[in-house]
Amino acid sequence: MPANSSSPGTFMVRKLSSIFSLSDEEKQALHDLPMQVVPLERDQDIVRAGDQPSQCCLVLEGFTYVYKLTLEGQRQILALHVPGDIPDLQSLHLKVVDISLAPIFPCTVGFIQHEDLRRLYERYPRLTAVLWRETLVHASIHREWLLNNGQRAAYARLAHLLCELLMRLSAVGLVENDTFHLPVTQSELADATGISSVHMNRVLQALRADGLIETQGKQVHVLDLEKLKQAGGFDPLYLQLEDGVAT
Amino acid sequence: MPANSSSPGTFMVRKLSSIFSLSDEEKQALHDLPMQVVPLERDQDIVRAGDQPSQCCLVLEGFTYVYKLTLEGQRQILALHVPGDIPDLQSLHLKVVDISLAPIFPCTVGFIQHEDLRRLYERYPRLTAVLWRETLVHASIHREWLLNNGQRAAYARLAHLLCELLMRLSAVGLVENDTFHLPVTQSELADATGISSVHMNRVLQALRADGLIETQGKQVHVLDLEKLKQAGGFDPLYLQLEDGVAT
DNA sequence: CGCCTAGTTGAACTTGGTCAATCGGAGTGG
DNA sequence: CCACTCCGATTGACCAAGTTCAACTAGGCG
Repeated sequence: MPANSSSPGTFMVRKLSSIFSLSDEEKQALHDLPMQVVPLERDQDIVRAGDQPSQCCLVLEGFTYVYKLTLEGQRQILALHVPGDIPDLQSLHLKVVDISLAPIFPCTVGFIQHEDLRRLYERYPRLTAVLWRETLVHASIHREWLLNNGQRAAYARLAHLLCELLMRLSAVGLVENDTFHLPVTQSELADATGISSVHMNRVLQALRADGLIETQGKQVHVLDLEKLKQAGGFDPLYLQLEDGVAT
Repeated sequence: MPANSSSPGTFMVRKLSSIFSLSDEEKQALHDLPMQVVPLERDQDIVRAGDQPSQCCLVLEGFTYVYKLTLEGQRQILALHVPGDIPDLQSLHLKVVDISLAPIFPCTVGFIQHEDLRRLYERYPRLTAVLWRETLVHASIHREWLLNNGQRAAYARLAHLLCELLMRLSAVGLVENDTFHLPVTQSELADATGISSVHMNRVLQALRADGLIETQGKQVHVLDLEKLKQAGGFDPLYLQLEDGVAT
């Protein structure tokens, strides 16, 4: 690992290099990307639908999510992002973004200029594939969510979502003893799974009653991962993780 | 348009160049891609979940769709593809595909070797962005489907899906007088929108009764596009079409 | 202490699912 | 040409998961 392993880009490099072996030079180039580190406020969209951004957002600490609204104002959360993710990398090639991106407070992100990214992969062509791949994995997660939200009952949907978060947070080293920090509201979980917040509350209680999870404040402790996977019909293939756990 | 405008790749070139102005040389390179043209049989998957393909599939005539199954065997259709689409372009960078790809009979596709695609965009770097962009647009459609299937009632879901198909088929010149050919079963429409086939039948009848559409065999005739868009809360931004209609 | 947000609970209600039977049209073999 | 078969479309009756509305509780913070 390069010398500056505590630079803002650490999670990103860790994540990208875990699935595509990079040379030290390429890793260093990623670390050296100019980045504007910004701690975000509550209720402040990072990107708004209709924007034409000239930069991308890298999650450094905490979570972000992308969402869309129907004309009637119902919110669907389309994806959650963990440290190391670049939620709006697609804006590099799609002029107008059609989604909104918001942080889950507290959250710190790094803004990277599109032109710096383009310079990066023109100089290191293999990094094109790495970044492209990053967008493809997010598309793969979208597909799994379509299956999850379209074909599974509410209980299974939540179980599946929790399995996914456990795996993705493990991959960047943010899980200990099957426990992770998840500072989202029940209403956000509901909008991610396409159920009402009242029902989300009941489903959470059911998962607790069945001994699959335990929550303390915003900590989620998975008590029985095997049962949780089974309940959600979870198969991690779609996450395209190589080994699954960061060192 | 290059001389061989009736080559198998015509729809693809038409589609890709409509959103990213290409030089004649780049268009010609796309036309010249080696391709194995295959008319498909009924009930024959093109790609199966778990495969590690060394080629991509370009839709030439008809439709294809990707789907996933839950462990209980329920099918969710994740995307529909029209001529010019490359449904499994992601396999270029994701080793194991996690989805299955199937044709809607009758259907003809062209298989393009991954190495030929790589050679193409190494020689014409701007085409990297074009292909990357293609995968990003599909991801954008996935997001809209998540919103559609998660937040809208069945009637609106179907209206939205029909609007999308009308726009995408228009973009490749396959719509005349607001009429297009859609050789899918009601059961497939149901699995795409996450409702039961019985209910899909009723929703279709409702759309017909309300005078929004008319069907004759597998032809769909949109009678009132404005009302259909309104019913589905349809906003075409996510399709990232430049002008929307092919010449 | 009071406010505000998120979480929790109960009860009535609705959308859409399930089951089961029937219809209809296209292809097939006699 | 006709009977047979098969698959998809259609219909009706009943059922259940999840929504909606409304009230109430609990925790964090100025």
